Amino acid sequence: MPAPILSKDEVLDRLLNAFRDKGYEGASLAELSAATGLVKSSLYHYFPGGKEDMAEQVMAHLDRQLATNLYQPLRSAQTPAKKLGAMLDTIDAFYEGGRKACLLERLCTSAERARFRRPVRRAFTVWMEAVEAICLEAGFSKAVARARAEDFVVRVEGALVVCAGTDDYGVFARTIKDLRASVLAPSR
Amino acid sequence: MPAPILSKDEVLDRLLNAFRDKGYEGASLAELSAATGLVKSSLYHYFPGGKEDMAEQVMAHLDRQLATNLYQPLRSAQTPAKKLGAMLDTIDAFYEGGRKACLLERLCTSAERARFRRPVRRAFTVWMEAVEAICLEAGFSKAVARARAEDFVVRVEGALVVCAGTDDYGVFARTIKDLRASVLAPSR
DNA sequence: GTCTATAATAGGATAGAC
DNA sequence: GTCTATCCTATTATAGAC
Repeated sequence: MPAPILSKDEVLDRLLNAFRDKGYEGASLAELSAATGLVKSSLYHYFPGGKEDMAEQVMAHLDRQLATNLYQPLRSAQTPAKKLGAMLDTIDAFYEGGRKACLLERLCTSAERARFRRPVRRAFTVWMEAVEAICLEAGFSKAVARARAEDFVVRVEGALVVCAGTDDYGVFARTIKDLRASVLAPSR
Repeated sequence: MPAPILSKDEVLDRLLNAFRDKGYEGASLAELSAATGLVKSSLYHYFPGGKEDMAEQVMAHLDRQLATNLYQPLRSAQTPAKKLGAMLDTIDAFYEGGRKACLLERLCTSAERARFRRPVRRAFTVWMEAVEAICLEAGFSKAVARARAEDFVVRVEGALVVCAGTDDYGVFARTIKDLRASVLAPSR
């Protein structure tokens, strides 16, 4: 019984990266194997349900990461503005300034999207609720907070698509910069 | 020599639809065959270069459609506000209120994105330039017009992703409604 | 827990009849 | 221009040794 080369979390990190780079259908088992350094049958040891199982577990892994790195810091006693700034910093780093894709987008735009509908919808909802909470804390009405949170996520996802489509990563930088200034700005 | 069942344009329309629904990798030749009613080898008559050829020709087909249905009307002597409204109407109809995906997004987020980089980038650029032109006509500076055009496309693409991820097509409706009101609104 | 080997299938593509 | 038939390879998945 050889000892594991990588921890399960490390394997999940690498799979997450591969799915973000290639997309769900685009990432073949051969590529997932190369990404992890494990041959196919070793992957089936961790993921008996095959590729679908991998994507589901990667999605759950991402949820845990976001809970720790993105959402947990928001429970602090910081000002809404600081929390928003921290979230945008984390997002900018996570997407590497628009160079890395979003797993949620990869899964919900795949031909197999039906299989991932629930976890993806839940992740989007949690994200929007976190932004909404910041807006509420800043004193906006429920309706305004909800609208700004939705627009926040829409713009981040859109910027990632337009970056990929134009090879202009300035789009992401400008979007993040604008969000930094506008999300908590007074209503007009 | 049997007569063609469908015109080339009809074939391209159906392939466009299939690629929008399934994505580039997700649309197998079997599905493209079913979508057009042509068996694989008949598709190869129209598209000797196979699936890649299909996507390229579909992209060119879309360019022509957009030139006629989206961009041509903007050359009229209408007010900027009317032109913007017309563009948003066309976009809302084309994406069916967020229910149908964007071919540009499908191609630029595919694992084969490198193959489609130029036409996709060009299509995004043309789109942004059209919005920019409306903003310039409305009296905004070059910098503001450029920024608003970029944000316009970012938000449309983002809304499509978030709709797909949340099954909430209200996201698209709200985004279009907000763009209708905000794109030509005075700077704050 | 990792590997080699192999099976089974689906995907993309081609040849040639009509 | 459309079809049937076929080919080749990649992809997913499994069996079983160590």
